[in-house]
Amino acid sequence: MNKRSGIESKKRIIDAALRLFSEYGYSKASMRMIANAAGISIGGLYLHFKNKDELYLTLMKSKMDDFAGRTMDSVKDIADPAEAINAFMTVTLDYAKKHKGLILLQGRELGFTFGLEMKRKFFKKQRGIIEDIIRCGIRTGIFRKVNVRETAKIIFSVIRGFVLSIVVEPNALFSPEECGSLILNGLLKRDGK
Amino acid sequence: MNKRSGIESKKRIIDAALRLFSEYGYSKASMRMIANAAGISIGGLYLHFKNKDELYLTLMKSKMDDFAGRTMDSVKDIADPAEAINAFMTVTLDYAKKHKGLILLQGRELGFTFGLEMKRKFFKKQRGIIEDIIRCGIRTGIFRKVNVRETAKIIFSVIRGFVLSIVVEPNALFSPEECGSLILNGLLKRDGK
Amino acid sequence: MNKRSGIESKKRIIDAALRLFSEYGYSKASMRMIANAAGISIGGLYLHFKNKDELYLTLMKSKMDDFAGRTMDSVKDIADPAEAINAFMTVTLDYAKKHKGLILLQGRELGFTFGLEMKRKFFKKQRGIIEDIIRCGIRTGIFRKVNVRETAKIIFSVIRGFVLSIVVEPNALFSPEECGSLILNGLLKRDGK
Amino acid sequence: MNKRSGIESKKRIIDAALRLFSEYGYSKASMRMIANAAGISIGGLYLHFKNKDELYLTLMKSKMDDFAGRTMDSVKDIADPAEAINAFMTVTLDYAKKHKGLILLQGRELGFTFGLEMKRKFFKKQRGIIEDIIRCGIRTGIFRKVNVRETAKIIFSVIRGFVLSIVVEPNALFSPEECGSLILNGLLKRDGK
DNA sequence: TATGAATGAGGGTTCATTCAT
DNA sequence: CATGAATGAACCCTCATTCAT
Repeated sequence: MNKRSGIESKKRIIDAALRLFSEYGYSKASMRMIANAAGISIGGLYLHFKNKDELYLTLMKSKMDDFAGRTMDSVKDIADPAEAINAFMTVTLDYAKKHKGLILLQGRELGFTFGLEMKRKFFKKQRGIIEDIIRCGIRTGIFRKVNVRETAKIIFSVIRGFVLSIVVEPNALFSPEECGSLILNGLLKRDGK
Repeated sequence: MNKRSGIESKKRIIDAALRLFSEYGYSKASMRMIANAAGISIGGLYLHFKNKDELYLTLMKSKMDDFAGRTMDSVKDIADPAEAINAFMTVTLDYAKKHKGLILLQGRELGFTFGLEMKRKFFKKQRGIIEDIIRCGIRTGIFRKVNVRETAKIIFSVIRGFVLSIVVEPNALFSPEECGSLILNGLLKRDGK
Repeated sequence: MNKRSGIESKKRIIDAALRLFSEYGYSKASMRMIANAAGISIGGLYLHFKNKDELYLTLMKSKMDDFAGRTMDSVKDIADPAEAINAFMTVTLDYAKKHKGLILLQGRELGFTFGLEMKRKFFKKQRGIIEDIIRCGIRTGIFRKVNVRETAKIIFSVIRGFVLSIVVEPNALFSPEECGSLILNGLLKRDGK
Repeated sequence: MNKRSGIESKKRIIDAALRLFSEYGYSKASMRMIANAAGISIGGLYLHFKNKDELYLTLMKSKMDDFAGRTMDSVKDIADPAEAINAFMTVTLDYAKKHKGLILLQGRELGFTFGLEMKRKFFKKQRGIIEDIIRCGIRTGIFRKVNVRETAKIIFSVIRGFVLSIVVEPNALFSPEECGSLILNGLLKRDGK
């Protein structure tokens, strides 16, 4: 087999693994099931990934890289910071909806020590994007003079909650717009509003 | 053995199970490990719980009941809705911090079909508390005239994100007060502020 | 409790054990099941029988003694040896039909080494009854001059086959009379018949 | 491993299983014991048989097919029906003697519901062979005009008794010839004999 | 005498991983 | 590169038996 098909094999395995991991959980999705779903032999699995952990890690890394790329792209050309925040939220939530399995898996294996560092780096990077937007918003006088780091954490956490809600309570969801509006306007009544 | 020690045994098992489930996940925490941690024999475990599923379910139910009671208590005597929202958040986050294991476990087994209904009921109930507070806030003219159900979902989701952040990124946390303030005031700059 | 109820307990246990052993087999009928069926505690079981083997042995012994007594009674007053053979067969088959469970159990645990001697003694004794009848038949000129021991073995074996058929193929049974007739008359055609 | 050794493995397992099942009974012969006796790993057992039941069933089926073939072969070329009956008995008893384990096992698991149908079919088929012989005997005027079905059942049952005797009381056996003679001639004295 | 909670060895079965082909 | 039979540790759970009450 040539290199092309090797890469395709790997992709097929990753797709199958994501599907099965998120449906059954890491432990209950067996290497045999993954191999079958990927249309490859068990031995073949081990030619591409040295063990189950590594398969999981590679899978997470590849999906997180893909996701990070999309969010980055989505905000880089937007000048208005309020709009940028909204765009970040929208792309994140859309991705979460389209890839519930990934979110589920990510939640399911929270306790994993072996992918922890990678995940934290990812979160930090995403939060960094939000920080940049907020800083810009404050500089241009559109946002209140809040603590940038703290506020970014909060917004990221809000998004995290939304994403989690997508897989936990898909029947009790709310509109991202309304969410963004709450974040931007707050709950308290203002004069003349 | 008398009844007292029987109940104590059960409690010890639940504590051990919570600890191990949340550290290793449902699958990787074996009944043997739990038995050892609880200072009981394997057979003894099965005197109290007919199988692993039931142990998990009982554990979740008991902790969720306990938690629901506390949040309920914390808000029932507070008249000011803004204060009540803050109280709800504070007690939730405090509980989450003190019982990270429970949160972790709850996240880890997202994909579980058994126990799902129980969890959804719990979420609904908690969200109901927030709805009541918002309704009160609108009635008394303190909150803007928002959609109650939607807003409750959003706030609950914000809290969910916060709670999740506690176990995912304990080093990147923010203050509940600042979070509450953002929810109440929003991010946008207002006249005279 | 007085002695009377002690004996009744023991009887209840034996009945329950026979029922469960023959339904599920020795291994799959647990001491707990037997205790429950007998309306006694597990500990109580061990007051009457020092372990599972002994319960089985006592059970078999008591049933075999009962059975041996009945066959003995049934033939002792019959003068005609052909009739006596028939009576022996009839009482044996009736007992087998009424106590299929016992037969089943007896068959199921063929391989037991621990009750073997008892069972062999029982078989020998029953065969002895048949031998006596045959000897009488030859002496009185009613039977052909066959080898007594051999013929008794054969007849006993024929009965054994019939008894086994009762539990193995209850739907493919035949009449004891026809069986007796074959034994007495043979299959080959004779002159003038 | 090549296909050859795969089949050999399976055969070794079946032999070991037969040996252990008949010595200890289905329940007490553990998969571990069978694996050891077959010189294979526990996991290996499950490559050939998906569970213990299936191992038992396959074992019974294969042995019964083998046995049925032999009896069929033994009678098909014998013209004289009396001789054919004797041949059927002889081959059956020889097989039983050589494969006591199989008979023992077959007896031991009488109560099994799984496999019951298979066994009944086997018995029916064997009985059918005897029926054919009797019919032939009557047609050619060698046998008395007996009820074919009934008589076949009886003869089969006689053989069943003999076979059982082989494993229950190997020390109290009788000659098949004498048994056949009894069946053919009967016990009662006739004129001029 | 009677109870039943407690024990722990052992049951059937699964599965990540290896390696001869 | 690819296969899949083979391994054996570890899984969940059962059960005969004991013993403090």
